Amino acid sequence: MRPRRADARRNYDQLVAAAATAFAREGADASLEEIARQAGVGSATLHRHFPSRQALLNAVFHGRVEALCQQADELAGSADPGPALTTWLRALGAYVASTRGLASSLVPSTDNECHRMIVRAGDGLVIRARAAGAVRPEVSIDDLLTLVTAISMAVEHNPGEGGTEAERLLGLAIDGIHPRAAA
Amino acid sequence: MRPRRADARRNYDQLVAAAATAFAREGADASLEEIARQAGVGSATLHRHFPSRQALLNAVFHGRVEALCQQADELAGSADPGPALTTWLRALGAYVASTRGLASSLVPSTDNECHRMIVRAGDGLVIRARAAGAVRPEVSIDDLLTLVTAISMAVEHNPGEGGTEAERLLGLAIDGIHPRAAA
DNA sequence: GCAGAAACGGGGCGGCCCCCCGTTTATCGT
DNA sequence: ACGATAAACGGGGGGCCGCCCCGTTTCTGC
Repeated sequence: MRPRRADARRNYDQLVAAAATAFAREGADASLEEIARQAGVGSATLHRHFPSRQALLNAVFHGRVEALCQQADELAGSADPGPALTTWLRALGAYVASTRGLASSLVPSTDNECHRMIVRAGDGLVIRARAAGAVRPEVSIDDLLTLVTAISMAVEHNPGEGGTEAERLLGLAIDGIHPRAAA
Repeated sequence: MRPRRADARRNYDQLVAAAATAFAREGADASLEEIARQAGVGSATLHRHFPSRQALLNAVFHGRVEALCQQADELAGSADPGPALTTWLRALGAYVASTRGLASSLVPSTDNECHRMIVRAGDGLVIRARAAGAVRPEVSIDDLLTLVTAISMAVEHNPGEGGTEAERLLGLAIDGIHPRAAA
């Protein structure tokens, strides 16, 4: 994935770094030209290394997604599949909501490696939770991931501090809006 | 709101009509220039009548939002505030998910009349449901509206038929992901 | 050190949003 | 009926963007 020539590798890394700060500051639809400018390369170089915005998002967030997957794998060994799933979901939601642009990197798409990774990791938790009777049979990892990303994106470009709001909304979606809290 | 001069009224109406089909086909981020072109007017005319994209969205969806508000008012007279709220929420979700671009017209914003209308109508249902103990005290109409629009937007630009998917996801958010279905 | 491959980036193209301002058109009072 | 005036129109330009062509520069393996 990373280029072989030294100068190309350097540009690649500078682009990813510039993109990381740009996405953090302006969201996933930051200007690609500005990212190239900040990285000190021509825009053509950016497009050569990253044919699509999605590819750049993947490169930026690959590491963080890997960490989330690892957390899922650890929780998969838990004795209580139900709480394991909800714990992971809340952690995922909190992290995604607090990391601008990450949500856009988790929506399904043809060349979206991050999405595939998360699905693969989370599916294990969902299957175990389902087998334990802790979630409804028709609930899939895609459903849950869609909920998490949808909530994050909705809160993302809203006023100021949306992190706590995202957590509350995800809590509603997990336990339902009715009072019989199963917390 | 609608202009006084006859030619201006005609252009206004043609713009709204063209915008309706454009939003339906391409979503809320359809090209404004293309809408003006389809309406047979210059782009300046579009921007004079509708200073922002939001203003155009409002004009297009005002009628449908009004209908949803009326439905809420009718349900507010129901004897069972809990089911009244969930019934309205599902109807809202189904309608928003099946009407491309509508979701974008319901996100909070400074000049968003549609959002205010829906909030006002839905708040009555939420207050009554809360008083009846049918929803948790901390749940607000803003929370619910955010969930509905977030789910709709997430499903909206996904592959093909997302309507049923949106209904299922909203069902999850209302009743929770756990099996103790309160239908 | 050199040849060839690999990478670079200036600059052009088309599209978009937004707005200025000279021109056209509807309206209203007479 | 018609002319004056205000209202509305829209071509076209500016700025920004994503994308890509292709002549030039730079690295690397022998």
